[in-house]
Amino acid sequence: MKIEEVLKSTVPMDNSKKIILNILYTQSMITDKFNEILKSYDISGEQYNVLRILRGQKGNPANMSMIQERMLAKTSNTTRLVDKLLLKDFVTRKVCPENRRKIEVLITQKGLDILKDLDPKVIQHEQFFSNNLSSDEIIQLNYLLEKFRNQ
Amino acid sequence: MKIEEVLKSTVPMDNSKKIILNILYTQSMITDKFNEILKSYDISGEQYNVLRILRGQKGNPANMSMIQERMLAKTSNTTRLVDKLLLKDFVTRKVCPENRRKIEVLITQKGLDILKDLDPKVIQHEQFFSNNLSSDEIIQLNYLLEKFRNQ
DNA sequence: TTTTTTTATTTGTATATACAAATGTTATTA
DNA sequence: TAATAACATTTGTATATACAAATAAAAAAA
Repeated sequence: MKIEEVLKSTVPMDNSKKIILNILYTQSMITDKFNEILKSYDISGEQYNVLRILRGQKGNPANMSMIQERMLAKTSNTTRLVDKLLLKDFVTRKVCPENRRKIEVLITQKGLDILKDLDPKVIQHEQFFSNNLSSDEIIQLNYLLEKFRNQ
Repeated sequence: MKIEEVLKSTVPMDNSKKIILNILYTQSMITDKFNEILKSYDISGEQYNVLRILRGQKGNPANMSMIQERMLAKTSNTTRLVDKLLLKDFVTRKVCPENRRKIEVLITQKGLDILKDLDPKVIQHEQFFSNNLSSDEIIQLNYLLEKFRNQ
């Protein structure tokens, strides 16, 4: 659906405005679909994100600011996010012995297991929308989004 | 910044995944910047959205489901959003005389005034990122986002 | 006309998010 | 060394969001 139909807009719209609305609406479609996948696993998108970051550490502990920095949307509350993961035994948390201000967060085997379970579904989700585009268009879309942001 | 730098990702990433992350990250940049503008007006992005929809009604009342339907992200709580606007005298609300299940929501002069104040800033915001693209690229980006979604 | 179904909105509750202030630790400087 | 500043994280609070259940009115069916 074109964005004008989505918003039931009657008046013609500036193309700059259309880009903004297209990005916002596309994001909400992507997120809704992804949350649908996560639902049966009882974790939120942000929690999944943290787990993915921790797996990426390949055994090295991550601290709070490192996790925060690697997240897409700056959540401002990594503590409570990690709290939730801790309750489900997806991560461990301990004070860093060298610098007791820092916290070392590690993913557990249970956390790795749930990610492994999710992996094929996540890949399928990532490719779902891209299937509508040719490989040239995919490259072009990435290029334009990055150029759009650069300022 | 390329999305890999944003996420400090070391491993190469599939282009489909890149699109998803690019859209999510771009949306969060757009929203952050827009919230910055709204901050001094003491309304949230969603509240602004409702006001814009009401102005688009050109004097005709809107009911709750109509507002909900026209919003980008399905908020599931138009009632409380309208509550907030009511407290600030940006809207009026009354029961529809023909069908007492329905609610008639109208924007007030005060609501119209704040929108008018915001209008130039909103336009500036909409064009801010697009300035990085040529007019052909702007058209192309809209086209690709709509094609990407279509499925 | 009573009962049932559908429609429109509101409310309850749990969780998420934003932002500022507070806490505890380490580093710097007077 | 004591005081101050910087750093890393946590906590408090207000608001936002998601989802289900509740309410209330109107329409349809028995």
